Amino acid sequence: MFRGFSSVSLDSKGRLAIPSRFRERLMEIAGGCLVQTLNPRDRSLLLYPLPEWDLIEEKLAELSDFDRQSRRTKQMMRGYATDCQLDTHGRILVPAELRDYAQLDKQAVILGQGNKFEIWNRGSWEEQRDQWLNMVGDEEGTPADALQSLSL
Amino acid sequence: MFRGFSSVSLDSKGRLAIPSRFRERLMEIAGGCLVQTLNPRDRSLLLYPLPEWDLIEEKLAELSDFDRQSRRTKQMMRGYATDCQLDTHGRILVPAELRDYAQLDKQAVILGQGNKFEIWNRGSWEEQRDQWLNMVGDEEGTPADALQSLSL
DNA sequence: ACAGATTGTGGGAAAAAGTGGGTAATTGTG
DNA sequence: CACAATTACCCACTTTTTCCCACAATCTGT
Repeated sequence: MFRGFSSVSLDSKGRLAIPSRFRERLMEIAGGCLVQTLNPRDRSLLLYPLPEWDLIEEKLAELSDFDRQSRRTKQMMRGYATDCQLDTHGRILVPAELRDYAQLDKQAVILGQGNKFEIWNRGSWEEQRDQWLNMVGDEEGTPADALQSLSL
Repeated sequence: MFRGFSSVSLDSKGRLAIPSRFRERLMEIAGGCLVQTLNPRDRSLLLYPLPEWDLIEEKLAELSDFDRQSRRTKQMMRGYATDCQLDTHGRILVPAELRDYAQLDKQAVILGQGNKFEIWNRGSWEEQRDQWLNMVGDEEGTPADALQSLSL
């Protein structure tokens, strides 16, 4: 599973270097073939190794077309899903459409998240993190049941 | 189980020497492979032997993606989880991001905490400790039920 | 107290990774 | 079919990381 944080930069052509510690793994399980799409929950991107994306696509296919939110999610994730390949230096090209959506500029961040990666604008990510810290730090708040019992 | 307190120092490259009494144990159970991440409750870091982290990751994976707080917690803990290895002198490298989070400078403290370690800035730790001592001494405080029944 | 062993600390150098840009190939469009 | 725009490939340079070695401090047993 993928985990961990990396600062990355997009160059003027929209290329983004995948941290080297993930590359070997990606070549193994996906031959360097990846799928990126937008993250419907946040203004960020999701990056899947191809086999993982296939699983996601199956799940999406099962979503009801009659529930409005499900339909939109399906539409967005599939609609923006873009194949890409690691180039010889372990970089991928992020299409302009997706860069816009996630407001990516030079400074970006890539996060390992289990079976996938998230790609954020650096500033947005830090904002998100600080919000979370405040939420967790706030002793008054009532953590969800699942969290209550989570022993780290 | 790990226990006990040690003063440690970070050098200019962000390396931190794990106290030698833990090393043999860490090599045994994890081959020197560790995972560090941020501690959501305090401005400190958590350091797990890899097998212990895997258990945590399983628990995290089960958290709902539909509860906001759970989702963020998962995102943050996984997102910042960083693999590291003991070097030939029993040191680990603490990434800049995590150093910043825990405000680590030269003087740090490492605490054995059962299945894991906590790493603190020395000053923050002393502050925390004093606060806690005051709180416990204050008989007016209402301890949680679990604490009530805890026989030391 | 002393000598040897272990642990802690720092830093230099080689290797790897990240970054940027020029040029050729491909694709899409008029 | 020709042109423009986008994408892929290649090369060169910079920065970061990793590996290794050397020395200082501390501990241990005699």
